[in-house]
Amino acid sequence: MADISMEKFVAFLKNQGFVYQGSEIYGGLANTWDYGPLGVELKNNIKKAWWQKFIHESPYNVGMDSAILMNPRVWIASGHVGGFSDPLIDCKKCGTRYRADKLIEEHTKGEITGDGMSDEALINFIREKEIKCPSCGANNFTDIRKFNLMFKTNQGVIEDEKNAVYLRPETAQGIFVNFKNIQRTTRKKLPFGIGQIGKSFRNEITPGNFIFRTREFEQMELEFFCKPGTDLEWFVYWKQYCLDFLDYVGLDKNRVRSRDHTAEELSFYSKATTDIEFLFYFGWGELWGIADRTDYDLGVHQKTSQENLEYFDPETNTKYLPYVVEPSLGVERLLLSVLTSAYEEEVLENGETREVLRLKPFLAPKKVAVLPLVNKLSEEALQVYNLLIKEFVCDYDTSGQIGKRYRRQDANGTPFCVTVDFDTLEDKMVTVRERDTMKQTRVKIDELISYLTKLLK
RNA sequence: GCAGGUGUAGUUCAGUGGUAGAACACUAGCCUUCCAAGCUAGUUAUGCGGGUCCGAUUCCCGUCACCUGCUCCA
Repeated sequence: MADISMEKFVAFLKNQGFVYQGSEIYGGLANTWDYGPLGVELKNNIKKAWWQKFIHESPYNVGMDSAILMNPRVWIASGHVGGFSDPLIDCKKCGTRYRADKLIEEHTKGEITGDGMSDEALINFIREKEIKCPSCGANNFTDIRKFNLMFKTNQGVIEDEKNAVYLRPETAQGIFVNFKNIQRTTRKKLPFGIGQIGKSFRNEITPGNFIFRTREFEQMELEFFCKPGTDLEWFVYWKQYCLDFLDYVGLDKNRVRSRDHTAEELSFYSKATTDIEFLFYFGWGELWGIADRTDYDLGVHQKTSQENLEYFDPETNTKYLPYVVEPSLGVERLLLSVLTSAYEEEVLENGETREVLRLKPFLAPKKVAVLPLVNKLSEEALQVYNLLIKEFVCDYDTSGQIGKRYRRQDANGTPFCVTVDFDTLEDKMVTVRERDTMKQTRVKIDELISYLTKLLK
């Protein structure tokens, strides 16, 4: 396990072409990140792996792709429009920021929660009762300012409250509002799940920690619908399925832990929640949230939309709202976890160190690099490259000595290098060099594709 | 958003109120060279805007970005 600083790791990823700061030539834009040639390949491979395991290989699940812009009533129903904004105030003296309702709750030792109070009532209460700033003791607060975590924009060319729409803060709601459509058209019986990969947007008060928390991010969410009463069984099932997946993509086991939420931590609608956390270079952070959401989501949509969302159970001839188990994972967080786990500064026998990304071959941005031993062999090497490029994501590099080019590929995570040397001209064989073991094998060019295919499995 | 810190080549760092320097990296060429270390040549930087000054990368102000902490995290 490499123990390096976040800064050094970020610099490494930039240098290799994985992640750049967004809009860099304009001085950047806070917390936006762009994925370079290697980053986009890795990201796509990660999404492909999730889709493979959670949609294609699961007998229960189907996929979908819903619109980012949705009817604003969706967000009223889900509670995002109302409850997503927190009433925040700042102490004018020392500048510390508090949530007004939490301040009241603390002051009254929980007797008054502040939950149902209007903003005005909250600040008046604080001023009348002369609640003091816990940090400096002054009673001199700003008015309440709301931070709605949803990005707002306008549909149509005229800016008007009436045509305000929101960028979705999660992909889950797109699944819930399509539950009926999908159940009917797939004729799926419970239990079954619907998965989606897509961008979400949250105007976070405090983004940060590199790509860990950004305002624009991509989620891989599964909403698994089941009969009430079987939800906890499925909760356990999917939790294990998620842990197995993390092992499959190569996360360092020592950096993964799962943490069950305590009763106090649980959201009001959730029966059980587990966070799978990862030890990033900045500390432990949530990677995957698995929640038993009961029938809360379908319930609020049924109530708000006035559409009956009940499932007819042909086995019992009864109708009911299914319960939902939701494993929700961030693409960028998983990407960062995968890279963190794969990165190693290996000390070789001769005392040199090499930077190597031990990515699983199916995740590696490039599978094979073709390298002529010396420049004079480039014609022969290009023929090999043109042969392989139809089958694998390939790179071709002639610049610098062969050892340097191996190291470059190591740092890119490329699992295999194919080297063309002077013997190749005679025996039509090339050297296949493996990243992890640095083992070298002579292989006939005719058999190269099948040999590499076998290694990549 | 608040407080503190930091901004000089792709990266890591020097340095100066008077034309900015290195290492590594990168590019081209040479070399029958299998694990980054040869030779020759070359490209590239003071985040942005304003002020003081004859002159600012250096001092001051603002801004933007990053880091740490607070806060937040459906």
